Amino acid sequence: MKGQDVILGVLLEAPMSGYDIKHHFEKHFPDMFVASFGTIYPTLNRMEKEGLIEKEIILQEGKPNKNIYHITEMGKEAFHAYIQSPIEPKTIKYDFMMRLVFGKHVSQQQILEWLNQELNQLKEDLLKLKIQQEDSCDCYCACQKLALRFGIAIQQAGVTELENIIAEFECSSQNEKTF
Amino acid sequence: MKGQDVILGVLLEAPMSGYDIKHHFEKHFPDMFVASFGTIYPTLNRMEKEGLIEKEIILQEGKPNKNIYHITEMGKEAFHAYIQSPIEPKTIKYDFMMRLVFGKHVSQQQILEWLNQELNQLKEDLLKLKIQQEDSCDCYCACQKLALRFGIAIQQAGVTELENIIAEFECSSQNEKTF
DNA sequence: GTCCACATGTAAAGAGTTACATGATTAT
DNA sequence: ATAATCATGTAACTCTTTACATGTGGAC
Repeated sequence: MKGQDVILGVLLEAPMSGYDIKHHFEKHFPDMFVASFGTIYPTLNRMEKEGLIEKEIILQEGKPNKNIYHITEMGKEAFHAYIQSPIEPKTIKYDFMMRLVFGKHVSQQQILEWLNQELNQLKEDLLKLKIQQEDSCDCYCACQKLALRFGIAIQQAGVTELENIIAEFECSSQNEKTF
Repeated sequence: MKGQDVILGVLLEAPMSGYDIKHHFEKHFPDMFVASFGTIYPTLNRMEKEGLIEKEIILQEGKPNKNIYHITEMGKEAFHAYIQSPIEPKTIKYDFMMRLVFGKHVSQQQILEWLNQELNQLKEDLLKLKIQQEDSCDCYCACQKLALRFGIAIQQAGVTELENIIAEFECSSQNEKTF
């Protein structure tokens, strides 16, 4: 799953500019894929040269012009090649977990701070997903609702477990100093 | 969190070769960080040039020689700079979830296949973590056990939710064809 | 008066992957 | 015979990030 595949997937829904695409990513699947403008714009230009998409320039006043991209037949074929290829294993880079692995090199204070920080982050993300779920009544297909539900279940489990861990941690560090 | 940081973290435990380091990664934190030999060897060479680690060549018969790397004082400082820097947000690339988002473009058959595939993968990973947890009595510090426990909770939630989703999916596709 | 939203793009650098090359030993 | 384990390394490539450049209009 590369930038190109996801871009084709969203252009299949509606023609869009690079700017729109980034906001679409952030709104609809912030947890599955991230891309910066530095990735999106060059990718769009390459895809246009290759004939996967077509540019339509919208002249605007007071704002820069917009390049609206439409998917072509070739683009649709490229998307179907992706969607029918074997699923790629997920890759995670989870600095918080790595810190726990190396936890013996820092103070208990530091670890507690990390735990609370991560808990806040997880709670925030969970809230966003739940809001998305409530707003999604009609515009999402059944499959997208499944994805959301799956994501929420995982996130919720993370929050619950972290809360337990923090409670125990605070308890044990009051009694014995050698956690 | 780059390759260098994790390498320094494991060399802090014990001197090791590039080959050992990769196996250490795979055994102890397969879900948090992945690195290929193509990353590890060039990184080790660069780190040696920079004085973060020192090479000790072990001559072997019947096998290629081993380069055992030891962490230096400079390396320890570099590690502490990492461990005290702000935690980086986790990044995920989760093709399976993306496929669900684009699910309307494929058959129900295909989706069910994806769901079952992912369930098997999650179950397998969960089993590995549980085995690791049982084997970990002494060699892991309290923090590492927390990391493991946290990972297991998340993984377990994924398995449970996917099982529910699959059960519902099979039910609904028997009755109405328009999932 | 300062920051954010709109809108696109380039250049340089960083990080990592895949595939190749080498070669002995051990297990099936 | 054939594959896996041990062990290191390079080269080419891909992907992505960060930082810069440009410029208007509206909100606080």
